[in-house]
Amino acid sequence: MAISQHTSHDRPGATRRRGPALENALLDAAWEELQSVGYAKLTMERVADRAETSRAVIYRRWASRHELVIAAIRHQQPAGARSIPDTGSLRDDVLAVMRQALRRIVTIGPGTVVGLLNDLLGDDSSDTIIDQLARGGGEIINELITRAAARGEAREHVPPRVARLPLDLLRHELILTHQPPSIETLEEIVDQIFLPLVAAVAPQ
Amino acid sequence: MAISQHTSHDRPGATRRRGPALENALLDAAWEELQSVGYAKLTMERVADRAETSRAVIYRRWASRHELVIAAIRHQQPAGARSIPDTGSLRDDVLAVMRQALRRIVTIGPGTVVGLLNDLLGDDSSDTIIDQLARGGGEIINELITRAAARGEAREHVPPRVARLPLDLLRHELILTHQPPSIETLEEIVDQIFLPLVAAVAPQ
DNA sequence: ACTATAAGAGACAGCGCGTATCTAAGCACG
DNA sequence: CGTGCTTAGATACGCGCTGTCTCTTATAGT
Repeated sequence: MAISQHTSHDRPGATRRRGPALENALLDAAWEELQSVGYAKLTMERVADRAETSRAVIYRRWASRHELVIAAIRHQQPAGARSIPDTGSLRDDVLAVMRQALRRIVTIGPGTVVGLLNDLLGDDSSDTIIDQLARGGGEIINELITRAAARGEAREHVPPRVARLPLDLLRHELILTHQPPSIETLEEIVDQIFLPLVAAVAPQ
Repeated sequence: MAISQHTSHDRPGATRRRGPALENALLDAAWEELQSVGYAKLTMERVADRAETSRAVIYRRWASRHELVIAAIRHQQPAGARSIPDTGSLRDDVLAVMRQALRRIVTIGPGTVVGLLNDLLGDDSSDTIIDQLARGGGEIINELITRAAARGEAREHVPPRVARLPLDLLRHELILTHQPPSIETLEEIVDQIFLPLVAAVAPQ
């Protein structure tokens, strides 16, 4: 009498999804899991359930948890859209970049970022997203500095380590607290640390 | 005919260890596991095997993996011995503190430090060791700065964020690379970033 | 309409956790 | 010296998660 084999996952008026449609559903489900329970507690099972399918379907596409998660992040936040601010003031430019990075991290979720960094830097492959989260943005700051230098607002030559400083410190704050730093913290970093280091040397 | 129940763990001339002796053996075993496979791959099973006992014995003493690991670290590196260097030069003092912190981290193992930070900052309790690894040392740097200020080598008032900078950056380097930074890196941090920020202001 | 593809259910083995139960060894105390 | 309390050590259990595999059957392409 052949009772239908699939019961639990049956969506009400279910037609079976395929290809891109299914893939999107999975990536969305993964993203929602990230938002609701975070990277550490995200499991394939939960993602599959949320997408109303089964784990096998996920494994056909991504080999592991972090690959899925990275794909989900990429899916939700397409790569581009890295605007370089130009306010005419180095301080405001740098703050804008930091706020942008911060916003990005907050939407992904600090715990997720830290978890991914911890998982991926540990053993294996370098991934674009990880590189971006871990090191990205230095070039943008460099661009801001050269423009500021042209205005006489900053020194000509700034060591790369100094250029990386704002985002490095932002990241450090984030990793240690698992909380997004406040705007005031960003301003402290810029005013107490970054600007003094790149300021044009006063004529002695 | 009652064959002896315990076989696999039987050490050759085995008397059964108890209390402190057993505890030490467990902590040593945990420490050795940390050294050989690292925090991420350390399991209770492996530790128990290495100590030639069973997991139950571990759980009677520590509730979880990270408690065991923290106890093992504490056991291997007793708390004290935080010497404050005094070389007469702020640069050398700060470098000495950084080298000391670095050495500590290297013996524990960068991966272990990062893993613990990730596990513990995630959810719950603050632990002394974690606090030390995560934030410790700021006061020492402050002490160095006041002495340097007395020599006219540094400004009087340095924001806490600046004082924290050397160890924050050391930590950041470590977390992102899972490798101990080179001495050159430490020097860059001090020469390009820290010293310029605390240097006595040139008379304008 | 036929066929290749892949969705979805589910079972499986593996590993690690944390708990519980049992036997017997070592200690302390009489 | 014997007795009894504590606890080491073996082992089994249930749980949750991973990643693989099998089998049926819906769907898309021709």
